[in-house]
Amino acid sequence: METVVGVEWNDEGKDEENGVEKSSSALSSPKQIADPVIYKLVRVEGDGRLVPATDDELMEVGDFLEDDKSEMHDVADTVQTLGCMCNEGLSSEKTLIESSEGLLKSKNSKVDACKLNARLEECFPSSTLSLKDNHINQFGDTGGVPKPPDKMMESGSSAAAVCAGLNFDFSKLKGEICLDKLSIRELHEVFKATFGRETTVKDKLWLKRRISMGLTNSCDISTTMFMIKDNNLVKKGDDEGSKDVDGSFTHDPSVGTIDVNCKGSPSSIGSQSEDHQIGSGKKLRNHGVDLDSGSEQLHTEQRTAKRMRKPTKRYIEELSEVDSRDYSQRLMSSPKNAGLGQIAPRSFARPVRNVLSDGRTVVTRLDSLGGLGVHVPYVSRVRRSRPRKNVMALMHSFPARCQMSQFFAELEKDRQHSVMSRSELEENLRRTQADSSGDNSDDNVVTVPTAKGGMRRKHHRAWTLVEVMKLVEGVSKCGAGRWSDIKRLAFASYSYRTSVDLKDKWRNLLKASFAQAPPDDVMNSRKPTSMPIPEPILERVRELAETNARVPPNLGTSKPTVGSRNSQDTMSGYL
DNA sequence: TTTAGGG
DNA sequence: CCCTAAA
Repeated sequence: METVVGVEWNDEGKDEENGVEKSSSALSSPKQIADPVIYKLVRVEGDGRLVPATDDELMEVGDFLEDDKSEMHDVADTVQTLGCMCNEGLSSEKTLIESSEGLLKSKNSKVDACKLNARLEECFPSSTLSLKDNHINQFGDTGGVPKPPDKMMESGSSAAAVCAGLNFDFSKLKGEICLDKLSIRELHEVFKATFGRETTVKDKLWLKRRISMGLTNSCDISTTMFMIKDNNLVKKGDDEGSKDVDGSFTHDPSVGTIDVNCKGSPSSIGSQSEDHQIGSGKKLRNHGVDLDSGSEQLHTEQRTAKRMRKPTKRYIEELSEVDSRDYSQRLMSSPKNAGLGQIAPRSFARPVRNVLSDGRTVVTRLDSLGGLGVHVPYVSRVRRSRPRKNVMALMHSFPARCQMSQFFAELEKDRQHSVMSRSELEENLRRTQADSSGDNSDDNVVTVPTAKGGMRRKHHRAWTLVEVMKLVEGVSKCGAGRWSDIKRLAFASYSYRTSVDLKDKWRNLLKASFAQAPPDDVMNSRKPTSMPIPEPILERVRELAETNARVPPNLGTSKPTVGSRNSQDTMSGYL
């Protein structure tokens, strides 16, 4: 399948790279403001390759999403820098893409998952894939036709991933998440668990892709530790993680090599063609006749690309709010992970006065979305009322937005979703009564009676896998305890997660990770509770817990915790 | 303000 | 999640 994927890369972690002593204060140093976030467009080939997007492609992206018959060109040697937030001229506009491309390119002839696996194995020897070795071999031996992960295997091998039950139970996955065998409904479960919101899309491939990307792409979570292989979520070895420390990011991108398609699936060939089908033929069904034929609400997910449309006021407001938020984000210590979040880099917000045909004048600001300069009306960040639920759909209609892959759009949605949470809720609350239309339904906000009288709002926002992963990674980078740092770094775009929340969640994760996985049977009893954390993640948590315990947050000379995880893996020198 | 722990 | 003590 040809998917244009924006890949974000930033030099977050530069400090580590340079081996510069990073005092705790360094994290919040203004210097970070200059840290760039760069988007590059790449295409994920059906065989898992990442191919840089060509100019043409860039131009086409919009159409791509909009035009069923559009096709991506296969030729490509230029990596486009779509957008560069903050400053240009970043030294290290390294490239995950490039490197990853080189890494994976070789196996283009045969669209064979095995190859890829083998390839990956080469690059991330031993420990890296330790978790998955059997898995890989299995695939390899079966000539690309993976053994269907079913219960049968579960018992025998830890590699077996089991995906059954309507309530997606990650705990049963023994370290891997297999998306292939899931039903649409199950995929919906996973999707929700992953992104924290529902989806109505019924396209399996679409779902799988989304989920996979959501879990692996660096855009949202640095892919330092997890990767999707053949539709399985796997944990990368520590040596990978150490990359941030020694500066060679180069390999990381490989993780971003989301190989959702070359699976994995019952028949590599079949799936392949299947993909193309989607890739060119029905194309996400964006406009197909079947586009939610008679379905309920707008399938926002599927509308990520409509025709260019003048941004609606609501959209503008949304955007403005985001901007303001970013501004106020206090020096934004690190754009990291803010990812596509920073839609409109502060630097580009220059008001411009325009005169409309009808005589009115509006002030617009240059919005550099996707590298394009667009003027959008400038309005106060204050929103009059809660945005419609599907405001996101509108967002996605916006031209520049289409520059980003659906994936980006998706993540963006996720982010947006999060953005308009707390503050907004409070705002609305303050606004008391008023729009009953602004149903609180979509905000998991309920008021709970508090012991001491009043009613208190209780934000119960289930943690999504993505968030958990970000948290884990944050801890690995900053160390447990430095919640505010982690908050800033990894959760800059998640306004509703406070450092305390992170702390609490981590506490829970620890608990979960050390509690031996209950026998499936018991667990199996349809536990409507929170989603189980995938084993790979729990494992990571354990590791971090250990290394953090052994090497208490030592401030001072030695870089606090960063790289502490290397303490264990002697394999580091390997790569 | 941020952390750490208890509720 | 919330609250609070302590730093």
